[in-house]
Amino acid sequence: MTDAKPLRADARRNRDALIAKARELFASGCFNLRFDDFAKLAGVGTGTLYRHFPTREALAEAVYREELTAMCDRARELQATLPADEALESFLRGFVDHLHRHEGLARTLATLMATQSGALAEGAQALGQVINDLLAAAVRTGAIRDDVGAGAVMMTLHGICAAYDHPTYRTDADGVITLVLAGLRRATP
Amino acid sequence: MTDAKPLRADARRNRDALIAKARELFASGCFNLRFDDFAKLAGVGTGTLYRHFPTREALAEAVYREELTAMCDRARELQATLPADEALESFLRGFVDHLHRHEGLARTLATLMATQSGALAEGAQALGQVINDLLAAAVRTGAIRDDVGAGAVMMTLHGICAAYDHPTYRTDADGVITLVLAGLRRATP
DNA sequence: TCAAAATATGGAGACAGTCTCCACTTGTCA
DNA sequence: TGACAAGTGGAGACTGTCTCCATATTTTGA
Repeated sequence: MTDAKPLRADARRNRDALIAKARELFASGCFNLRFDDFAKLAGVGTGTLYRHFPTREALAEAVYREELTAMCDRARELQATLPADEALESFLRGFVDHLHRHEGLARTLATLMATQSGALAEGAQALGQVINDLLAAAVRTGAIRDDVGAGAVMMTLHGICAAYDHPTYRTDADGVITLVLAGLRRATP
Repeated sequence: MTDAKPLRADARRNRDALIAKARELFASGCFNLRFDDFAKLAGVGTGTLYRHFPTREALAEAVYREELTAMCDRARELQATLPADEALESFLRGFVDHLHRHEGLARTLATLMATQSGALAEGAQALGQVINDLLAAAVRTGAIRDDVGAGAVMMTLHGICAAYDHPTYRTDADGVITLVLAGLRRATP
């Protein structure tokens, strides 16, 4: 899982250049560039690009790895400082908010979640883990029901990510979170 | 929208052959066939295939058009015979059940919903319409909240469709529907 | 019934991306 | 500083998509 061999200096430089250029392009909404052209733009050869990132997804994951990590950290922080149900709500609302501002992240997450092929979905798994934890904590306090798993919540988030370019994105995404939260809330008997 | 010109006899024959073969392949889980090879399999030339179906999505939509129509009819039937909230629940549960048995449909719907480019998404729009109607009826009877639109529900369904090949698909999808229904239910004040 | 007009066919080949391969360059280590 | 390991880049093979048009089939209407 963790990088076994430290990269040679020049290799590291190239890798960083690739990620930097990709981040820049993603941020400007440019996602469908020819892979070979992208290599040229980043100032490296095609072979080098492919050696570092065998697929588009691998590149996207590298670009958003940090961002995703930050998101997971935030979840853990919320969990440590708020009551379980508030932490959950706060995280989900913040998630949508963040996605709304970062189309590239939404697009990437949609792809990563769809890719069930283990290795590449590492980032998505990390996200799944923190949601799992948030839910488990809220179940423990009795704030939410225990008969619906994190998988279901992830599925709704997948739907949210996949719709990143719909015109009514924000409203609908907020609606989904509202439904999920209200649906999770334990019905007072 | 509706077919303006009646196809010539041979053209109709070819079109039908293409749809029939595609349906057969989809049913056997074969989705990523080379488009040219597919033409050969159906016994027509590449040009003919492209004339009838300019894209994979166009073909997929044609294949599932009937199935989607049947689904919409079912919704209207439920709406005519059951109380609004039961109709909604019944439709959504049935939707997941159907998807679970027809991976091809799930895959197609996921694509169609993602494609926001008008024309191709016709099938998805029809689905959106019936859900809209089901929700509106339930809102009118006061059974469900009125501050979350059909777009949000569609988003969750998109998530369900997109995850058609996850190992825990069925459980999670059922969970999503549970959340959506419970979330929609008007909280008794 | 048949010729002309309209419509449709098919598959060769142009084209656009992807990805590999390996002779060469650069970095590291003793 | 030399030798070995690690990394590079880009030409070109490869794969799938899609167009084009000479040819074939169907329809029309006289």
